Amino acid sequence: MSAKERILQAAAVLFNEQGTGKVSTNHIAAAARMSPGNLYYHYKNKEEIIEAILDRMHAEWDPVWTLPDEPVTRKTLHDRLLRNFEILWEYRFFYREAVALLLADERLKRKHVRMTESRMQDQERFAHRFVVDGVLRFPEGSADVRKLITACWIVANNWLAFLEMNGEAVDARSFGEGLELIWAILRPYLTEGETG
Amino acid sequence: MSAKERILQAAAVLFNEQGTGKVSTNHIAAAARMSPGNLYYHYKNKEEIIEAILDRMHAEWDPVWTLPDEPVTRKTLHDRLLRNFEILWEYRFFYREAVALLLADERLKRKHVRMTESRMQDQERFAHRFVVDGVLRFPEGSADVRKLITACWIVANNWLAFLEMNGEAVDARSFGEGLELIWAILRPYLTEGETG
DNA sequence: CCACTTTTAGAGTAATTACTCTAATTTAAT
DNA sequence: ATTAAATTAGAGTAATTACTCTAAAAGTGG
Repeated sequence: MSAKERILQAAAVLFNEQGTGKVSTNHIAAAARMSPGNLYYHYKNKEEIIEAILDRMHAEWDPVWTLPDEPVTRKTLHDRLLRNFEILWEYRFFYREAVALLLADERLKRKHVRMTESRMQDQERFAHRFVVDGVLRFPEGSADVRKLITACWIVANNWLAFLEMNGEAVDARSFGEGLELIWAILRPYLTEGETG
Repeated sequence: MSAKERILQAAAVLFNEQGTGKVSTNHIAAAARMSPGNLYYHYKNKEEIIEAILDRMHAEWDPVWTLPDEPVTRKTLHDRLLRNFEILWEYRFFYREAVALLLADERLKRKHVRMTESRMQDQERFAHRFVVDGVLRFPEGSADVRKLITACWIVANNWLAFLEMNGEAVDARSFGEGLELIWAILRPYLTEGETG
């Protein structure tokens, strides 16, 4: 594994465990088994490390919200949401402290805003596809679709933090429970043809 | 205003503006126009200051989720949720970084878990009351009520952070928009008698 | 006015932090 | 093998941090 790689890996693990505030570049260097000098040779500061980690997170996200060729089903949504939770867990430090991190780094903030916008668009396309393929049905001209998507987005992004905050252990089962929250929101709009 | 008071006030403002990580006790003392020594005379460390601020937040919350004597209506829920958003905004630094803060302070975490539990119970009583008073109707034996409440809780607690993260200005109108997200989730369960 | 307690200022400190610098070592190319 | 470039170690630093200490000032009760 390359040095750059080791840095990102070590940093992500430490950030997830302790939060970005408690983890110094010296800690990261130690965990990646290299000197601070070397760490700074590869990344010019802590912000740059965080940005690089965020880039990876978004790279992992890309395939999650691209539309498949074949028709979508409930299972499609289920699988994508599950994968979504896995990624959120892998990089959980980020959404835990997102506002503070973005507040401290204007450049990161602009990047994140761009990424979120395009991801919301993907999701709207996704939702539309579910209507076309007969999985979801919304009342005529309902202005709520966007709101429902936003609500689902917020729930999905903060479910794991919610568990952590309330001292609950997080494991594979937790992802399923998060999914059920999304289903609970969408239940009234599911067509009756299929099951769970 | 007492010294203790000034400290909490100044700290909350700075925390909201810059995040807890960027704000040192020396900054807080300066903002409260006193010496660091004096600050430490009143609070033995930074954690204690955060805890004291959190105590206030929860004190402000108490009346929001107590049941009124008269029958509840949609307006009741509307008003309570609005007040809820006001409080969340006043202490927005906390939910922004909650997981990290609670990770770093076990004592604070236990306190927060207790507070959340009792608040969730309040809200379930609230929901039940809305059914009794004919504002909401859930399908027979639906296991989803708890999930819907959890979803609403997560949306309510993270809506303002969502706005901040995405670079949107936050003002009185934002609270209304957050409310609409909650309504969008609950819409299918609203009885048809009343409007708005 | 006096004794006492509470509150305050402000200088000081040990630890930590992000980051720099220099020099050594490894790698790659010819 | 020689050279140049990329990578690394590790000592060092200036700034900041949370927090302590001492002593002065400001109440307070009798």
